[in-house]
Amino acid sequence: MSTPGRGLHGQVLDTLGPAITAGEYPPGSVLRTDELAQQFEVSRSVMREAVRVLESMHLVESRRRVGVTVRPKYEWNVYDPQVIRWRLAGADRPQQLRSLTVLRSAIEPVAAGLAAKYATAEQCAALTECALGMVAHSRGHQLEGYLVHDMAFHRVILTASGNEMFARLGDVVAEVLAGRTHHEVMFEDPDPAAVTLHVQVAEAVREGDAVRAEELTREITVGALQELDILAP
Amino acid sequence: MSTPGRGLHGQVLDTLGPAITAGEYPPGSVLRTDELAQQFEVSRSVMREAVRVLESMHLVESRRRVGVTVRPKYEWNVYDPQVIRWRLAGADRPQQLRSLTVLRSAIEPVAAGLAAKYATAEQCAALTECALGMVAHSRGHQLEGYLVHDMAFHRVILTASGNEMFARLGDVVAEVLAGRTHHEVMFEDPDPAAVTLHVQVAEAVREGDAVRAEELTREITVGALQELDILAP
DNA sequence: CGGGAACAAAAAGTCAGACTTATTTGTCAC
DNA sequence: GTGACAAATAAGTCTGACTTTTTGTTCCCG
Repeated sequence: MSTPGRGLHGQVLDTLGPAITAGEYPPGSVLRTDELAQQFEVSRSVMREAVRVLESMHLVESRRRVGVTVRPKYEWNVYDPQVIRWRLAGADRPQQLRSLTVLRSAIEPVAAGLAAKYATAEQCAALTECALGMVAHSRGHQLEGYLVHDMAFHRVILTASGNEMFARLGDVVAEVLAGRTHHEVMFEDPDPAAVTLHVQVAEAVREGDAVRAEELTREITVGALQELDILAP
Repeated sequence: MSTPGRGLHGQVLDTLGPAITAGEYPPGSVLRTDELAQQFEVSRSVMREAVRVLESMHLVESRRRVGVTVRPKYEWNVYDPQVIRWRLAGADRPQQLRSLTVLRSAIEPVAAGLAAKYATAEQCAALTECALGMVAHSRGHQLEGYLVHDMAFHRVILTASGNEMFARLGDVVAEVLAGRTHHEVMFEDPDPAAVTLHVQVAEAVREGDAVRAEELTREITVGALQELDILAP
């Protein structure tokens, strides 16, 4: 996935990024560029480029005479796909999964409502196809096939909303869905009710019924929240 | 604002970043590192660091033998605060403002609902104080004072939601609000109805009424959408 | 005429070393 | 104690030489 080994500095980031996001270096920790360069056995120029990237993610701050200090978590660029991947791959995974699912519950219903208004004929067709694919793979342990169509479904919704910010969450949602299938406890077969909801959302979007599309999608996301025991008591 | 002049590479980014996000270099354009270094009169190492940052924002892609190619907009990390600032400062401002306002309309109501459940006593107090400050500055051309309390209000709501992803949107929302006051056509005094809504949201949060807090905040964001003529016909 | 292998060129990538500059810390005199 | 001055430190910058990957071309053979 993503882009492994795009240069030495990228390989350094593959180690240093996860280490930082996992809290291995607590906030306020001070790193020295030269020392890191020695540890990773790369030249200072390569390490400097890596530090610049971490700096642009607000994971660290580089200051003269003091070094590279790790920033507190609340300053991180938590929407950076790379940061999200690092956190999902490490000890922070549960919290990351929860906050992303809450984010989904806010975004996706609104996106579905907008999709009902602005989706093109092609997008409606793609959506229906995805929903049918989900139905076709909803029984008999075809989890992988189901997942592919589920990811595609949500990606189309987010794209069809016409909002660039929503569209860019397609990868994130896909990663959450994939995580649920691969890492978390996944029931034998998907919940039939959820499958039906997806089909109905596709219908609502096709018919341009924004209110219904939003409401149905909200039911889907509520289901996702319940899976993680994030309830509304 | 932000951090101007954090090194030579930062100064380069201050020019190159806005130029790219403004579409000055169309997608697919190819830049050469050495050429850029000459243009900006910096060493290759500095320019390489700048390119690395742009690459981490998915604004460009650097490949051997071909150069640094500008990526299409739909691949940009549009949640990167730096990218948002660049776009807000350039020709993309209107579209950026619209997409951010739609994003707000999805996020803030949910955040307010969560805030009603999880806000601490201190946060409730801060919220009330902000709302009162808005009331106090709502008449007689005290736009700056009003803005300060408005920004603080929304920041507290997002933080009090307890969701790290929501909290990180505080800066973005603040920038949208500030932009509305400073750049866009701002009415003489704020809409009294909007002021009242903020006071009521503070009440609802204080009383732990999640449904009411969410609904009232939705009214606020609908107002923001209407200001930009983003309607629901 | 077509396809593939060898070759050449181009641009990013890497490294090493010398030098500069800002910032902190410590010291000393007042 | 306070202020200024000096030393130490780590990031920042520049330069030049070298390596590696990718692309495009050329040329030979089927």
